[in-house]
Amino acid sequence: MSAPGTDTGEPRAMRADAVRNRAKIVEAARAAFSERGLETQMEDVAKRANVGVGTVYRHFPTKDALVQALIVDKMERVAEEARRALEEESDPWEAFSRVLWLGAEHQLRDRALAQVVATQPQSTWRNAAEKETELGSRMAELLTRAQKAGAVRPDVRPDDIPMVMCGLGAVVQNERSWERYMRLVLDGFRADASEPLPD
Amino acid sequence: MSAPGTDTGEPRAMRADAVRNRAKIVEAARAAFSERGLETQMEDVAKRANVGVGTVYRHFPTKDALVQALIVDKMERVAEEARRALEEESDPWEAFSRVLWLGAEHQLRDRALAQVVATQPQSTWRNAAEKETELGSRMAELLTRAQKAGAVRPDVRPDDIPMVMCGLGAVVQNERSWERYMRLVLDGFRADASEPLPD
DNA sequence: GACTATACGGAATCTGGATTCCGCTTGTCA
DNA sequence: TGACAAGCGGAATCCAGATTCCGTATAGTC
Repeated sequence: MSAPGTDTGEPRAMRADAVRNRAKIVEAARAAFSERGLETQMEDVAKRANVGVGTVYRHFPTKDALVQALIVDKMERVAEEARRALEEESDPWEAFSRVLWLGAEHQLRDRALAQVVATQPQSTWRNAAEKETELGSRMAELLTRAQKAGAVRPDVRPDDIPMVMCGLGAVVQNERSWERYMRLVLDGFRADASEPLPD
Repeated sequence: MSAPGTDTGEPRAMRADAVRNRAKIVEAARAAFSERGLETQMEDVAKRANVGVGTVYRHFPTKDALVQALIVDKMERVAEEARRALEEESDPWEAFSRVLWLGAEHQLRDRALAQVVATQPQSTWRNAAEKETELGSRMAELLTRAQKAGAVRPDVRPDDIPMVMCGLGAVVQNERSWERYMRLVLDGFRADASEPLPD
């Protein structure tokens, strides 16, 4: 969540109070959007941060930009978890499924994240999969390993991951038993299916 | 989709033109909401129906009421399909999964339906499950039969159905490969799981 | 301590829709 | 066919929020 001036970039460094405020805003936004989701209003964020709306807007040009920043940040954390699983874990299935469970928990704790993932999984995933964050390829690797180990059916594709997470986004927001959803899907990944998946 | 006056109810029958207009509105709304989803504007509906906005509002007090009416109508059709499957089909698994596939297709063809199911599965399902429409109990019966036949794992519960349909609602709107989602989930239903589902 | 570029606060403004209102039409019924 | 209630059209109104603006405050600099 670096900001112009926070780091040692070229643009003249931000004023100390601006840096402080930006941090307060980000933190307030994180809390507000996690709890209330996208319906959170810019004024809510401002109030939580003890700042005027104008200040929020100086740091983030639009509500969407603010949300995007929060999402990117979250996805980076997930990517980090994926990286860790990739090196630490021994059992391929454990590693693969653990990251998915972690992702689910992120959605559970962050209403806005769930809404965005359920609504625009494509862009969310791409952003996280392409840039520095290698989420896409890491998950693909975890999947491949699990498949090679025979833990996941061979016709599952990397694309299926954002797909089930998208469904989860909707489930998490409405159903008490999102864990059953996860279990069901993960079991679907393992099932020695009667027929291979379509497409 | 009966309306006061359309049937032989007590309230003084609607004027002929009103009946005609209501039909045009419902049809226009069905088309518009199916295509564009909830973002459809009341004016859009009015235009499609060759009617003024005011007329739309005389028939449906709010946008939400209009949407609700369309959804209820859809759910009744699904309930009807469930009823048919319940009596016609021989193979329990076929019957059960067929209705789910049909439900998926409804969501695929009706953007608003998918949005509502993904967003408020509880109320949508309840409405359809309680009232005249016995969707809930019919699906439960189809599920039970499939379980007795050994086609579906015993720890799947009736509640899991709206849950996966909720996830599907999100998937259908964003992912090209919703069929893979369905396959995966249905396979999850059949899987002889390593562990029983939580809860 | 004075000066100025940055930041700040938050009232005022703008917008996209939903919903309302009311003068004008048109069925319906005697 | 005339009276009038039921309906109609669509401009005007409302509203919730996002976004802008500008007078004021303050960190950074000499």
